[in-house]
Amino acid sequence: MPEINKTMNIANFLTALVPFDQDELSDILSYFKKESVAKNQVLVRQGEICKFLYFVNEGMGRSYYLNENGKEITQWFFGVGKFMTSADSFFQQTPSLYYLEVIENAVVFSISKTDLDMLFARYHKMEKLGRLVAIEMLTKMVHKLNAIQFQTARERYDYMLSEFPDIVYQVPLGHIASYLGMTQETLSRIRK
Amino acid sequence: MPEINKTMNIANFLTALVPFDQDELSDILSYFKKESVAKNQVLVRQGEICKFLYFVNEGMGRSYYLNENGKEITQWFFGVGKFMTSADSFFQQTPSLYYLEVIENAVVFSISKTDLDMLFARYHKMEKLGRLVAIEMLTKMVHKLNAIQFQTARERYDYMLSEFPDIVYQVPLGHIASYLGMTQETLSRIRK
DNA sequence: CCTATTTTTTGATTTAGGTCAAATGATCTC
DNA sequence: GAGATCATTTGACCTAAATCAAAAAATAGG
Repeated sequence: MPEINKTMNIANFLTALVPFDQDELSDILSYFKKESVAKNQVLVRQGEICKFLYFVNEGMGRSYYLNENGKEITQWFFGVGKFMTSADSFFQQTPSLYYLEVIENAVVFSISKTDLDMLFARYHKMEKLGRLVAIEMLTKMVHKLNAIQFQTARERYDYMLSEFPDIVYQVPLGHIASYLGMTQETLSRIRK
Repeated sequence: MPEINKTMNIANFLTALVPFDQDELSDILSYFKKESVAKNQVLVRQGEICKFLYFVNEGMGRSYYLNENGKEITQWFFGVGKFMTSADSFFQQTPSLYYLEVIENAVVFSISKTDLDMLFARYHKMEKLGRLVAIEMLTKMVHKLNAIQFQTARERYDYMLSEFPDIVYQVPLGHIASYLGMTQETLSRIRK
């Protein structure tokens, strides 16, 4: 089993992307609230407007929606050291297409849309951070899209292993299968 | 046939997103170079590093790649009033996964990575614009991913009509089919 | 216009992966 | 530690869309 980073410090994460000085950093961090979230807790429901952005310090989250047959379809996984939110709901303040839930006991740092917008306005560097994070998410999304659109079920599983090497040890098969756009049965057969 | 916006003014586009004042705007615009690009001209080749971001003032572009059988797979369309580039190549300065080409005679405004980064650093508002544009692209990408991953061929075509209502009148069937992850034959049958 | 080329449509056949159903294996609780 | 619940695997069958092939329609160039 591979080595897994169990926690990620938000201050280190932020300064690695943009060189905040100490005053800025402590001001920014003062708007993030540390929270413990129990496994299976739902942070945002489909149809609600997502009010918070979460930084995953420890644990794992996922977004999913219910399809026409009521089946849960995983849309994304959020591991340690990532920002987690229902992106278009949060940024555009529109009803969320997804549920957001924590799938392992987790520690997150949350910040409201209002506070984040205020920080974007207050600090040019924070705005830059927002841009860099958005572009990173965009890049990941493009990679997933390529995998889903043009690859066979087996190749898609390989993509998953490269993009999220740890995840296969941590989350139920069904969640991974729906993330990859295939059935649980197909994924089970592939893994053999 | 629906009414199509034939041109989009870049100054209007920018100020609609962020309220630049006149001085800022004219400084920013001075780094964009207006160019006419003939139909079928390739702006970026697969494997090259994409050095420019283009704003489509008039015409239409697309990105595509060659799959293992040498078939062109359309990855995205860029209509009037959109920024066009090979996103991860441009932003991360890595080899492009895609070709970028113009599929109708076009007028674009181009800006180099260097100049754009300089403008991001010079103007907080420009950084904000970058963030907003990245998030818009991300949102669109999420919508496409949902369509591709979970919908039937017919539903994907409907998604296309809603996202790019004009495109079907302007581009060859094969480009649209590969964008939607289906064969030309399937798309042809669907359209009937 | 009239050929040449490209694009779209139609038809026959194949196949990857889905669906449905049931068996096996893990975990969780009292 | 015996049921009960949940997760995974296996098997039989089916279907949406791919592939292969060729005809028809549209477009372009001399």
